[in-house]
Amino acid sequence: MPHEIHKSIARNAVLMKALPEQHIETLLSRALWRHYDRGETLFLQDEEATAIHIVLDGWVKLYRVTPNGNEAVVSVFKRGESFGEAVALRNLPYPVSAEAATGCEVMHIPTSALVDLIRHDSEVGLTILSSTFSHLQGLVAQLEQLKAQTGAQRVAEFLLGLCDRETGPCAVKMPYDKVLIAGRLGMKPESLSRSFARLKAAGVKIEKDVARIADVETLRDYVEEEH
Amino acid sequence: MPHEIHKSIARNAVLMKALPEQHIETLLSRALWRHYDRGETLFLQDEEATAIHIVLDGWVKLYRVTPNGNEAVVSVFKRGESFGEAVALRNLPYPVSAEAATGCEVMHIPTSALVDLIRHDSEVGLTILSSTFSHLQGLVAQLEQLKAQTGAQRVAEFLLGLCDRETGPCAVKMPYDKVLIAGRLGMKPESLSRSFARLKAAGVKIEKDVARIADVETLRDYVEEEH
DNA sequence: CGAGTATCTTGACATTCGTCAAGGGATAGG
DNA sequence: CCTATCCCTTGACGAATGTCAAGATACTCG
Repeated sequence: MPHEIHKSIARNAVLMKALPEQHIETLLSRALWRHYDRGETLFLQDEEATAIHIVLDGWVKLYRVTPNGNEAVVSVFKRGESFGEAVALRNLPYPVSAEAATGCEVMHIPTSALVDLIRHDSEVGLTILSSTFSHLQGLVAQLEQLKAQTGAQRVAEFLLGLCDRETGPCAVKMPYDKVLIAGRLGMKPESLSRSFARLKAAGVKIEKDVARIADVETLRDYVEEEH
Repeated sequence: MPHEIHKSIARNAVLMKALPEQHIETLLSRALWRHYDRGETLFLQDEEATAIHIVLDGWVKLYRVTPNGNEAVVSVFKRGESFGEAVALRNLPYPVSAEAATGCEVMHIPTSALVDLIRHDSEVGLTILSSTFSHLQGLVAQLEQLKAQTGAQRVAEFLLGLCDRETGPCAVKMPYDKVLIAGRLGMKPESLSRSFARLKAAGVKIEKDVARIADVETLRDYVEEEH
């Protein structure tokens, strides 16, 4: 198992990047690694948090089951992203459930390891605060998107977020499950399908789980357009 | 000016409640008080944060101006609630703008006062983390509401949140500006009007800026119902 | 290779919400 | 007391989305 690769991914996560080498080693030495198959549950809503989580590979989705039985995807975490910091630290129950959206590798850092560290270095607390704050801003952005943009525009922005190029053509790989993407974007799978159909006009072609973008800038213009 | 009342409100804010008396005094001694008229701006998006804010009276709205020029109300803070903790602490620019939704009294605690305190007591950092986390959960709840409930249901939940009783009839006073409420609930004033009209069937009567709820439990059932 | 299942797409229809426009009621100022 | 203005309400219409249903495509297991 390529633990070294995973370690270097973990080192670059927001949670760790700002910490001194010595602290990183401490955390890594107390961390747990685990593979999750697609669909497997990491934790359930209202469970008590005992660790924070860093995604090393694959996608993890955070969701809530609404009283009506619908599933609302709150966010999706990809390689190098961490979640659960604030809850773990306060020994609170998780406000959401977490599930592997694809097969994935996840590192777990026990709460106790963090608490010990914070007692020695207040900078760690600030780092956690910072990552919590990023999540908060991400949610604000989502809220805004949901209110102010059409479905097709949200899809376009989602694709642009997966792009690794600034201009010209680009092909992005999506997670296998389109229900997941639809949920993340606040719509039903049918609407996602229709949005993709509309994006053809903006130069987007869907082939299985790969989206081919003819020109990134054209698509960006589409997002900015009104209606 | 009844500073004593305001002080006791500030003491009970999430930010302070958990702190030892001595620290509270320190913060209060360095705090600024100010009155804002309705419509006045507290700060603008992208401004650098130099203080955190506690609402002592009235309502403050946090909003973003979207690229299209629309205003999206992110959240509304009422008496006893605080905001801006995480930004102030990290010396980041505000991600949202803040404006007095009604005439209001606000206390400002300079960042430096907080930073000094955190250096002496790591518990302060945890407290701030906790309040940041509450905001985060509030946003998750909003996101969920927006995706899974109809306009009328969102309005009903908003009214229930203003209720001080658990059962029976209840009258709640709303802010004067219905545009604000509509924004907070992610809809246009016209839709808010229609939602109110629908809620008549659930025993809600609107009289100017007071909503009379015939039976709180009936309204709560309405929220739980599908469609 | 073939059948069965799951997932994605497409269509028709009902509902909801935004937009535009007109009307009604309250308040302030003359 | 009257009038002008502002805000809220109501109606009509169109666009977007959810729902239901059917068909298409891909994947799995025998």
